[in-house]
Amino acid sequence: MTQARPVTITTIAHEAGVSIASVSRVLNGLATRPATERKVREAAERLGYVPNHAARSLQSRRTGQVAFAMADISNPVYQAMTRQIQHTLRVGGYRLLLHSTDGDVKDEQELLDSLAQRYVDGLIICPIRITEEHLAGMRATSVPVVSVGWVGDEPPVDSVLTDASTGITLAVRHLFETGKRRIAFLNGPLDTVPGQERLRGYRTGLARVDIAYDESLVTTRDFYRADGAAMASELLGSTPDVDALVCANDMIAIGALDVLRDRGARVPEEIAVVGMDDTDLATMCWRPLTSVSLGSVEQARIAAAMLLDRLTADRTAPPVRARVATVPPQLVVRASSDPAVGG
Amino acid sequence: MTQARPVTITTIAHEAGVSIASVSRVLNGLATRPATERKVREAAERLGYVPNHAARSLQSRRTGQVAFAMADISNPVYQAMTRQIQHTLRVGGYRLLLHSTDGDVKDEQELLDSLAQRYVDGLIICPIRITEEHLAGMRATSVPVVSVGWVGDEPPVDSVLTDASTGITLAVRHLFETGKRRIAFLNGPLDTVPGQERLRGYRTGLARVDIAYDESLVTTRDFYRADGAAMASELLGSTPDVDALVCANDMIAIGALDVLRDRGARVPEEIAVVGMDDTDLATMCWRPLTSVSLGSVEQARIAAAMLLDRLTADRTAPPVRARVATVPPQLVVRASSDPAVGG
DNA sequence: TTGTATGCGTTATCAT
DNA sequence: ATGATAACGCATACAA
Repeated sequence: MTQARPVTITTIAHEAGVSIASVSRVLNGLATRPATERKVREAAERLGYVPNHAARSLQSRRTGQVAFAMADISNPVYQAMTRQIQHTLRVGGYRLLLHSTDGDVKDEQELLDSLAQRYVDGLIICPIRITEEHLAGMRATSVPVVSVGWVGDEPPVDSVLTDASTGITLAVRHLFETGKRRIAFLNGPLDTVPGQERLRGYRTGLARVDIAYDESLVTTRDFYRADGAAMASELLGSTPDVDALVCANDMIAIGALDVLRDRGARVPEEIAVVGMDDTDLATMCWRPLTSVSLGSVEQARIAAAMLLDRLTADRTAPPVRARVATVPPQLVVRASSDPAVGG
Repeated sequence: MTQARPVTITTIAHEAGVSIASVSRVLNGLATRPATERKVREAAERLGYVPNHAARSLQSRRTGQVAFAMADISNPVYQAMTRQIQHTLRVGGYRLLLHSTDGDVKDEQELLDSLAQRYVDGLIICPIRITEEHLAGMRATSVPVVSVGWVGDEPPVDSVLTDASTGITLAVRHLFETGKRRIAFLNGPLDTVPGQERLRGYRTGLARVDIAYDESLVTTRDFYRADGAAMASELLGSTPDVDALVCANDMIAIGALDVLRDRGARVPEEIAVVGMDDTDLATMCWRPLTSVSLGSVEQARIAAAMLLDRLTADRTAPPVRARVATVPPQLVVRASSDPAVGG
């Protein structure tokens, strides 16, 4: 195992008896005399030539890589999105770089800054908290950025949104129609984008069915399963007459179901549960979970496509303003809210 | 938004009135006169300098990136591993590149080959199918590779293993002790590494408790939930006296539980279910799932650490032979196999 | 069509 | 301590 010198186009040129320019041309499919092409290809094959990625990007100013940043890979929503993004990117010949920020603002900020190093050609980000620096950073990025989720009413970058308000409204109306009146809301942190959006959605939903907003029915913690359990316990203790739990995501809902199962509560007769994101979890858990689909996978698909579009866009063409795409929410009814539904 | 010329060390050198060599030295923390250092830092700050990643790797032959390749991100095992790997790598200052191969041999092969482009400094791979070319490719890689899972008795690369046989033996013994005698096995494809390993484990386990191997109790499909459901239906139809299902992973187990729930089977009294991998799913599903933990997260941690070690190893030091680490399996008993256990 | 020469942005090796 | 200069591997404008 001697430390062999890497094979470069110079090696090939030498071997084939041509110039490095010719080698480069052949390898890039430019016009060349058949004889030359043959010689080069043969030498390249024989030597097992592989282009050097760094050298190529230095010259071409492209890396063939795209980063996806989100709060936490262990959340099934992001997993599904990651999967979809990787799939779409692969078609465009891009590799995927994962970046899990743990919802840390500073980390996201650093990420945006580091983009200037150009180790990726573009970024898809699910912002969890938005600060002014954040927005400034997005406006000033050196590479195209696509945001999945709200980043201001005048988005500085392409973004793909969903209408959480409408989504939760669907859920609330559904619960109302099945006779529920004391509909609680288990939310994530209010200083996060999803947290705010979803609270607004909950209020809108209540208003639509003429139920007054009752502060004692709203509780806030983080987006994890344990938080869902804690919030559910708290609510059941403080407000025993709740008859429905709307949860800001499926993880929270699973946590709530944990508690309900422990207590032997009858779901949905006594208390109904609705999750959000409609992840795979919804069909696996104790009671199949009714969930508000925010079309995350579709959002991911669109985001990746938007980015690919930016990446392949003609650099000389006039710049295109930030675009916004929207994915409609959808309510998927299962047993946790409707006894008539099977699995 | 004019297409500004990027700020390079040349720009800084010019601005600070020093040579590019001095700039580079300051930026890399080498000895410099305080006055020079100050001038350079000031200029760099003012101009918003950011080093160019491609140029840096071209020169340094390092990318600061590591790839993780596995069959499918939507499998919770790989999610947990991904999370752990990213975590460990971050400490070493490396970024994570994800590569989901869908279990395709050709794709994995291409990946190994493409490593020669040096777009990453190393690779962690969970091989699903092993071919001769595969092994050859691993032996000949241009960058360090760590395998999570078996890659031959004379592993060509560092690898971290677990003892699936012992793991499944634990499960079988446990089932035997709770009175089960007709213990079926729901496996993944036999031409995969995990599929083979786990079948062997099942047979070993049976032998340990003196139960004869019965072919009609073994079924094989793929590793997904739908396959688990299909296999469970099949078994219940063909061999109604089964009283336990050992599943080759948690996804299969979930699928099996789907069927049992639909049929109103009493789990575990009538029929017990044991999964494998002990993923988060095990605590979420219909009946909390007893599962054989193969220590995947720990495996991932070790793999990442091993790789970091290779990456930071002294290149001039004598080469170290392939190392093998082993993580012990563990049985986590839950309600799906033991009525005495709560959640 | 082909070869020569230059640049991409860094780091590293020399002198000075 | 600092500056000129040569790599690193590839692509390309230009000359031949």
